Amino acid sequence: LQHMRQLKSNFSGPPPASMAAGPDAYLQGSIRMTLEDLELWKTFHEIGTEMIITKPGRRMFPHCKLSLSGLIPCAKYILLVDMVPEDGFRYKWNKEKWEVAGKAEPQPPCRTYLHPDSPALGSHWMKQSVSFLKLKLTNNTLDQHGHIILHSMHRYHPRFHVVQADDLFSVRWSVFQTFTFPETSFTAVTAYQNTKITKLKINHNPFAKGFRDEGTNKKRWVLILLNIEKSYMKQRSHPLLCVFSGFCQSSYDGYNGEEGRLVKRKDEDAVKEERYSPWSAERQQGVRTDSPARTDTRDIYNTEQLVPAPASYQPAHEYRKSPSPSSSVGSSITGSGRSSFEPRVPDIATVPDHDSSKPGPSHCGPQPLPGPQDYSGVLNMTMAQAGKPGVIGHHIYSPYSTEQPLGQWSGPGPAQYPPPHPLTADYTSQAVHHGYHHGNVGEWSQYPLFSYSCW
DNA sequence: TCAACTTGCACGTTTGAATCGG
DNA sequence: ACCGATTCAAACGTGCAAGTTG
Repeated sequence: LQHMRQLKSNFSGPPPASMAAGPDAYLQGSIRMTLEDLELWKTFHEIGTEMIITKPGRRMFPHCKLSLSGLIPCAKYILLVDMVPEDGFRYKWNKEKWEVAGKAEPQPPCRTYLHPDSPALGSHWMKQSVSFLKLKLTNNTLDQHGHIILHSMHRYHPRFHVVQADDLFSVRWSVFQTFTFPETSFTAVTAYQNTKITKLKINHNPFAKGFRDEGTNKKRWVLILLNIEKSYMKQRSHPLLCVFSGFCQSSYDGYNGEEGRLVKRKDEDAVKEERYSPWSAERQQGVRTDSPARTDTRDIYNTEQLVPAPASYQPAHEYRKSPSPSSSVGSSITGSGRSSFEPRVPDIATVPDHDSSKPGPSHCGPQPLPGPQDYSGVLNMTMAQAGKPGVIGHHIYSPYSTEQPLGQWSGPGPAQYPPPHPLTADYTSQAVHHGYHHGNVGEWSQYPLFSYSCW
């Protein structure tokens, strides 16, 4: 509150669009972002979160839900999320563990999902948690719906961007800050590999309630009974109940009822016992695989330069000195472990179901701010009009030519991550946060907002 | 041959229109 | 005519399992 008052005192009304461009438009680093449902995320993360990707697009579960503070109540912000590869590897599920299965495939078109409420006042973002429920993941590289395109069997984590901007057109000149949460990293899959993840999803996702052990699923009952019969024929010496619960556990995660509950507990115990187990192979072997489930995962995040800019692993001060992508990238990402990727075309995801009931007019200033604007059309337009200057679209986020190696991002090699962060023990749900300015208007055309994930 | 992927299905939730009663 | 509560069906979101693909 005190912080908010301080902010308010420094701010006497809605800033003009140009103001947002100023590097000192507001107190840098004051924004706080917190991940909600942290315990749930942690539960998944400890087992090794998997997210289904499908052609038509699949929602995430758990979905990203955040709470924000430290925003200027009367200033407008845009919230964006994108997915960043964890590393340069492809994985496979082998004997209850994730293993490296080779080099990552060339990345699909980079997509950034715009929160449907964007742009909205800081007060709007802060008054309630911000949900990215409708964000969808797809493996369809030709996707026309604006879903975020990922590769199966690759690891990603979402990045959240808070941009102070009156509209999408001023994003480029705006201050924005980026946040990540270690717990939200996941492996994109077309079918669940780890049965523990499946069980967790079923138990926590309301849409999957039909697969829970409610005892109402006739189909399962039939199958369970069939299994009982089969098993009983096989092992006549076994008491029926033992056979029964055994099948429940292995085949259908039990059924409802007393036995089912026993089975469920058993599963939960198994989950606890095997925490981090999906990645244990690499740990045991001492092979660096950049697994987020590793105990030092947080260190990776805590030390990562999350500046969404050309030199994403470059110190921030270097940034301001030389914002030109061509001058900074080459030297910033080096190392023997790097892999090269094909150029990646970035793209802002459209918001097909743009919420028309977006935040209302400002309650802060005397002059009413423009009402909610539907930017989905703009985004669609820009996607179609790629090539026309002055419009957010492919050409802006991918202004790379061959002489601008910016488009080449390399996943850090196994040994490239910085040493463990000293605050590891004090790790909390607070996002790793980095802010920086797009203040250099002169170079804006070479300064893509989301170039970090484009290669 | 097999892992990865696709597709159709059953089951559940969500949502919005239609209906009803006060 | 208006408003709120209820009902209902369609749309949508799930994981599963069988089939397909490379």
